[in-house]
Amino acid sequence: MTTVKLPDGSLKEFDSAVSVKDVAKSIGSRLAKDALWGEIDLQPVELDYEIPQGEPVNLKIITKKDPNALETMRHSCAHVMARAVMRIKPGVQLAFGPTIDGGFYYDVECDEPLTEEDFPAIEKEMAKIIALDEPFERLDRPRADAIQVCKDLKQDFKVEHIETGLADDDSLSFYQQGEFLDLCRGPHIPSPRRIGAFKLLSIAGAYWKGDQSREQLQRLYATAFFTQAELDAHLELLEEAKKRDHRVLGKRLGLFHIDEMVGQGLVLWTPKGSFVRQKLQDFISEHLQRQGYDQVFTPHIGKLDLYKTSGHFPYYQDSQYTPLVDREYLSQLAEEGCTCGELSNLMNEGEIEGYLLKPMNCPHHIRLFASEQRSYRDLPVRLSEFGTVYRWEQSGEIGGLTRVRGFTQDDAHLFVTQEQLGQELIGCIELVKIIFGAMGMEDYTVRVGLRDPDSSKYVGDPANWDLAEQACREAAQTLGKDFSEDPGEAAFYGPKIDFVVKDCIGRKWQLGTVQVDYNLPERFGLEYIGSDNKPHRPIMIHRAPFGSMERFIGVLIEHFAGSFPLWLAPEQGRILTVSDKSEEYGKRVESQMRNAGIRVKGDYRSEKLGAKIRDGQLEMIPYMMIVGPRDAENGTVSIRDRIDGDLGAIPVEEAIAKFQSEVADKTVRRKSS
RNA sequence: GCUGCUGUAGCUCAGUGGUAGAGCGCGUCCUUGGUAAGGACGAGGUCAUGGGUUCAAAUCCCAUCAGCAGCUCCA
Repeated sequence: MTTVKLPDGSLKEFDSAVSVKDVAKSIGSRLAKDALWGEIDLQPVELDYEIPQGEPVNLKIITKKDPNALETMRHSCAHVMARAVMRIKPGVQLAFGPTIDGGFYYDVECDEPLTEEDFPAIEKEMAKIIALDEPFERLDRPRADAIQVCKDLKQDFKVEHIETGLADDDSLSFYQQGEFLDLCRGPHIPSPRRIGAFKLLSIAGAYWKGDQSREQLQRLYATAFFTQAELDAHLELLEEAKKRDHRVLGKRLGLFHIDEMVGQGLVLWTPKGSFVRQKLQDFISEHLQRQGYDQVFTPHIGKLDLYKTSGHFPYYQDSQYTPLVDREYLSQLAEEGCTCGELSNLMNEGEIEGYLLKPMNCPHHIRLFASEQRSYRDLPVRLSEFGTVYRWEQSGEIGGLTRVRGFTQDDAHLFVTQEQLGQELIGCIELVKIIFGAMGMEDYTVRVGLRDPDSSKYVGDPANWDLAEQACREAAQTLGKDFSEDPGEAAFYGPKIDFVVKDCIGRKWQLGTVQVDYNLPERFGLEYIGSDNKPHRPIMIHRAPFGSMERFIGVLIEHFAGSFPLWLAPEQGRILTVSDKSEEYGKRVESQMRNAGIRVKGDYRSEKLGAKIRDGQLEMIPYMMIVGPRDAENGTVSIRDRIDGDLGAIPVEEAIAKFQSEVADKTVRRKSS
């Protein structure tokens, strides 16, 4: 008699010996077909495994749909990969080999570095190992033995990990497959045959335990699926995503240019890109005006004293462009016999005069606030500026529009009373909501950064912090969207709310941010006169709903896959003549539409219509207006939509009205497929 | 910043020690065609930069600059 207990708690009894597959069959033919393996008391077993008779056993039948199935298989595949690498390159040191979104990796250290040229050999070896069909066998060892096992294997990273990372574990598990033995928590698939299709993807450096001061290992990225079809689909998806990359589209659509001669991470906006950026600025400016913001302009540099007061210099000088040192001051130092080394030391200590390219806008805005005496009646003061800032980002970090060295924040600083804080935070969130809403961006996450209760690095009164944190929570709630609360993620000067989106290859980027600041008002000694006729310290809010124009537009290009909504599109429509005979009519329509405020261009080349359409489509022109003799006769344009194709002939006035209403509504249209 | 890969025509790329190629784009001409590529001819390259090895370097070596992937970082 065999008794199994299924995950839902139900018991099933069988008169004779049965296999996992038999149980699956008894539940349903579909399940029997989809079953990959079984799990008895959390231990994976093959489908033909005969279930022990007697006492009831807990059985779970694993199918593809099981959220852990793919992960388990991939992890086993990681073992196979590590084993293959060890066979090919003797003396390999293994580190960690977890699964990740879309695949898995294994960190290794080899005497001679692996390159992508080794991939075919590794994949071939993996196929051989899988064909051997040796099971993954679990071995549990007491702590001391485990360390000795790893020492015998000459796996120093594993030894260190047991001694430090797993210091609290008394017993450790290993998995053995043939000659390959690895410290591993498991679980694994019952047989390597369950590894369907796999592929090595890339290789890159990674620090041991993520610590820059430790050994740098080689990280082998790979992926695996149960079927070749799924793998192919996944790889195709990756290819598709690459085509959406804003760096590729930015070049193809001529939106921006980054020039070697100008400098790394410094964006040159082309006319088309500038247009999009300007439209976005106009859009947000309109809402700023409604919320009672005042627009200001401030210069791109400021005296070092300003940043010494704010605390940014010399503290953050590693991420700033080198200061512009006063010529006179420099020659004075030279006369005193100051060497380059000494100059550098002066800079490190902040004991130097000169100017800094502004790394943020707040100090300038603060000085504007402080330039007048303020009464509580004046508050909140909201100063906004599309302020360009410069930061010396690490060279390896820079790329495209998402991480640059010069960028323009849609910045503003609000000077508020404690009582006003909550309401003003809600106003800031409102702006973010407006932006994401207008773009049809729903796929973003919200993080509320709170202080770490165990740390003393924070400035400001803890009671006020509690109020500010609560205000942030309440503001975030107005989004009507889930948000995470992350203790320890606050800045030292105040709690914050961040908005994060993913790019086309899954990297996360912070866009908008709203931050409360108790520090800078203190450092600059800001005051306003309260109703009690006494001076009070305002609280500052830093906020940038787009984050930076560069990063936002980078993400936006990918979000729209280059197809901007009509109101943002640099070229909204293009007149295509069927033949040279219609050029005159085409130009008439062109000027008519342009006079109506529509951004159109004409394609009057002696090309075939098909070629012109293809070009317009590839340039992602929202609408093409085809004009031929028939249209000239009827005063129409034959309109072609980039999404829905041919819409037929309509009068020019009607086309204009269609454009205008779509622009007014800021309609976001996407391919429905 | 670190590790690895890459840098050839405006773009995408081929060329692996013997003096530079393709497709697209661009220009001219032909073609006058109604919804995703009509045809012909032509122009265009200090092979990223600077050194080195060699009789000879786009090709091999070193450095620098830049790009890509990942790691680390991001007030």
